[in-house]
Amino acid sequence: MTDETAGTPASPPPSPWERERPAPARVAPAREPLSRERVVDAAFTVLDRQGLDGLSMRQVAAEAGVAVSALYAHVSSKDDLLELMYARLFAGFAMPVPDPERWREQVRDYARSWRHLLLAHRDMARISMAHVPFTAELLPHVEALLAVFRTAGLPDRIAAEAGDLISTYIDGFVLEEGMWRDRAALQAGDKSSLARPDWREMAGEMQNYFASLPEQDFPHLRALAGLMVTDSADERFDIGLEIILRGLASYLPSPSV
Amino acid sequence: MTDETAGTPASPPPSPWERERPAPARVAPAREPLSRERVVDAAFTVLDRQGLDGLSMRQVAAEAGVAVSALYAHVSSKDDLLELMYARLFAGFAMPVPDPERWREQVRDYARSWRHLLLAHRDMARISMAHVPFTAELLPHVEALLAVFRTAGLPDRIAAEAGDLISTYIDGFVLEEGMWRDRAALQAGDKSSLARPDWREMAGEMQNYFASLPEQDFPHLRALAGLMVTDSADERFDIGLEIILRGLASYLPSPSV
DNA sequence: CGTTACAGTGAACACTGTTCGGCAACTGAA
DNA sequence: TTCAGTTGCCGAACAGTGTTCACTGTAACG
Repeated sequence: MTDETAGTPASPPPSPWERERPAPARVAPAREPLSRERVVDAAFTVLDRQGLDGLSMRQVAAEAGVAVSALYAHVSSKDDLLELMYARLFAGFAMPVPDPERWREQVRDYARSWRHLLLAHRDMARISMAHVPFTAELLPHVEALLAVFRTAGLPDRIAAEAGDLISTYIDGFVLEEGMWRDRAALQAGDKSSLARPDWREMAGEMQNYFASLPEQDFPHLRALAGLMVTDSADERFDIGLEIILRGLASYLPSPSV
Repeated sequence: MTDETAGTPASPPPSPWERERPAPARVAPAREPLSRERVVDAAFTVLDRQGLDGLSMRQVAAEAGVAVSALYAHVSSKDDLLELMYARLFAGFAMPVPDPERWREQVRDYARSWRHLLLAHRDMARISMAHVPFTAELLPHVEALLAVFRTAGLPDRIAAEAGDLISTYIDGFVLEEGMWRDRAALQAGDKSSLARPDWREMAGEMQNYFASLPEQDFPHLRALAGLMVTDSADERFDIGLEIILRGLASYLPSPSV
């Protein structure tokens, strides 16, 4: 993400289905009262330590040094908490000002930044996947992406799908990344007390497995074993992204492969 | 999916991380003993009735007319059960014999069939998303897709990513579809006792919401409101798919837009 | 001092996945 | 026919989940 950014626009009115949250405390704080922010902070700490499956309200409460029921004064449910975590990811994620000449790089930058944001917290892609990005805080981002596509000259129908397509790709890719990592960690934890997930080892094991398949039934899988499972996820991510970008570019009036 | 199909090839040796399941009963059944098949059947019934969140081992047991603990004789965990459900979806899903002339239609057919399979059971996309498709039963499918891409003439690196890219797209798209449907159902259930999820109504509501956004901050979102939320998911699915296909085609030696 | 307001508590409820000791019915052998 | 032995299933239990609610203590105000 470069610095050619527009600040987040004024927030729109809430979506029709927006969840109503308990109103924030009205009086001056006694000491350091529990706030929505602090609950979300604690939730992120627990998430990074124990993963999404270990993220229970009890753990969050313990992390915040508070009773479970206290959480429900600032958050209406666990679902709501997850939504707040999802929304926070977007905070400070500035969107590009559309530049028709550089739309591909802008989309690439956007996608890469978003991926790294997802990678910054364990299991974050799973949380992201579970949310339609049409809540009020996120609409500016959808708008900005649309702006990039439309000013680039894409037909409306294509532009309307492009955002969804790319978001889905990013979320899905990072989700899968996380699953591989989890499996590697699990396997490493099994066979040795060294819990360090040895990624390369797992990749090698997978390649060996592919190479061991019967040549007759799986010629292509065998041939591409080295490419299917690689330790360079960055590269794979860029390739998939490039495929999508090329597809989008094919809809531009002037053919600029 | 047309009839130009190859039967499922011989099943490969199990992946390194394959879960070991309890061996099936060895003696002749007394009456109509509980089988792995019947457990999965019951699970699908519960899934369609109550959704993934309502799919508990207790419910499955009740549906099968059996105690909870009996399930664990045929399935090693709930995760294992979900994996079996996922694998069953692929059963009877025949793969195309690669035809370089028709690779686009073949991929299109494949994608559409897979989407409809996912739509056939509630929340199935969520289950699908949670699994890497590299378990032994599914490798033939990966191989078949790879075959289509490679015989079409795509470079290896591109072919290796293409399968993942398309799977991710399908799963993600259907997942989102399901989320909208759930929301529509929830909203309809809220405002009227008629639990029938009125899809068009929700789409209209969304469009109104987009149209109500301030013109200054959300010009593009307003302009494309009609295209972003449409009741014809089929059309949207095909558009996204076409974008990907065009991107892939751009890597072919002979430019055949 | 008394009153009110309220953030935070702890116990409870109805669930969840999973395990384990035991029971009943069937098998094959004596 | 009787006696193991095995197998399929059951009930109860354990530790955990999200959520609610009557309750406390403390702080500020009149």
